[in-house]
Amino acid sequence: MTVKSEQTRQLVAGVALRMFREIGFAKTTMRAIAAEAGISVGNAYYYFASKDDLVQELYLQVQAEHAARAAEALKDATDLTSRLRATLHTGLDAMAPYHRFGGDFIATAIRPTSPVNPFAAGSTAAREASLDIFRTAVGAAKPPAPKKLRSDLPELLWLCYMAVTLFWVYDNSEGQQRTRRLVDGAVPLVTRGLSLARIPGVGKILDDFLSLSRSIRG
Amino acid sequence: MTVKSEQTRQLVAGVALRMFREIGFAKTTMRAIAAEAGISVGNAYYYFASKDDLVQELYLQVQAEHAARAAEALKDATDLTSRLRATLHTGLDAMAPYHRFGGDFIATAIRPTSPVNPFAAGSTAAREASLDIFRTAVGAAKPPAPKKLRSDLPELLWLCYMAVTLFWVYDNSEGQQRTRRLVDGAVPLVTRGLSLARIPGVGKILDDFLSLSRSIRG
DNA sequence: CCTCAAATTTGAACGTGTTCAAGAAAAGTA
DNA sequence: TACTTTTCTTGAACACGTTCAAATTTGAGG
Repeated sequence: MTVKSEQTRQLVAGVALRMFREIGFAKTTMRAIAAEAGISVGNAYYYFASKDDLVQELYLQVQAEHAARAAEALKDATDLTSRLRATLHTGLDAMAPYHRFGGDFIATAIRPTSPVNPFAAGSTAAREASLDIFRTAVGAAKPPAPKKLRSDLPELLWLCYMAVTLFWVYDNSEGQQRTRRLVDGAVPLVTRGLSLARIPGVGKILDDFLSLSRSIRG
Repeated sequence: MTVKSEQTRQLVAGVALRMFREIGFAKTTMRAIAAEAGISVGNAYYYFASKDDLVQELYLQVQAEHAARAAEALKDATDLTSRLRATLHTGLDAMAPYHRFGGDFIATAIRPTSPVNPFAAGSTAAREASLDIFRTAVGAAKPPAPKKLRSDLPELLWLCYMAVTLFWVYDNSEGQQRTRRLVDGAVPLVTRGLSLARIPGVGKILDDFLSLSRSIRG
């Protein structure tokens, strides 16, 4: 029964994500999704345990889109600066269609108890996939990143990516160009500033951030 | 009729905040608040337009508590580092009773459309009061902060305070000691790093953050 | 083809935040 | 005091996310 079942699942996810884009998160009620998909409310819940789970689905699809775009863009970027810039910009590209829904998305995702929280166990798959993009960006860079940082850098950059996302949600400039400018301006500073991590105090702070980020995942 | 009216308002706010502390945000339903206060649901809504507005009330009270504690602690702190540290620690002290409720609080507050959003117009009073604490911390510091930064520094530090709050929400270490350590570690770095703002690139990034933060307030 | 257990689907029901027409109480006016 | 206006209070009602017992459909084994 996997075929029909998977069809229904895809139908619900497809309808929901389209409605998220077109009419926003609040107006996309579970009843509206069910009606649009031609099924009952309870049936939608058979496939997605909560409305948050549909956000999780969105998170997965956006992340897959990001991975595809990043892989393409990283082909002709060798130094860390341009690789990082390409990674962040393609990430913004992938999120773009959902910008109007960003506030609700982040409100859902930031709650520590939410399955959608990018630090939580329920998001392990999506987070690891997202982290892999940064691992690739850092790992294949020439010249290579400083040895001392190499293992933690992808994770730190991923945290920066989360911060950029937060900035992006609040950015109402046309096409979120302000976030683009922030990325363009901040990336060279970050890559040039990597040497700062050698300062003992800075390193300790970074360690704190990393271990907190890890401990949240429980 | 201002007296009785104000009494009722205080009653609702008091009951709500106590219930937030004692049983958490989700279990503190509007019906439960009304029942506990001995009034009708609609009457609670006469004084607070939404449950979020009660969170706003909490924000105001926490901020007042912060102001009081900071004023006391800043009495015997002269250099910027210790003044900043005192300001951040007293902020954490004021929030402490509500830590278990932090996730819900931040999920409410981070939504750009929420009246509780610390960047939004509805929070102007609370935000300005909070900013004033940082203005005092910076303004009376000896030796004084670099001229170039003096006008923007309180706002930047307030943004750091928001970031620390975010960290604190996710911090489940005993008594949130990890956040305390973060503050102790990060503050000297920040004060020592102030000279970095002279680097043109860094200055531009900071400007971007500030103007975004300002533009959100509409 | 028939049987039956598992997978899928239904729709009514619950508790939630919120709204609102209606009424009660207080304050203002004479 | 008697009337009017404003402020305050009520409780039923709405749409929402979510749950669940029951009904239906499906596929495997005979």
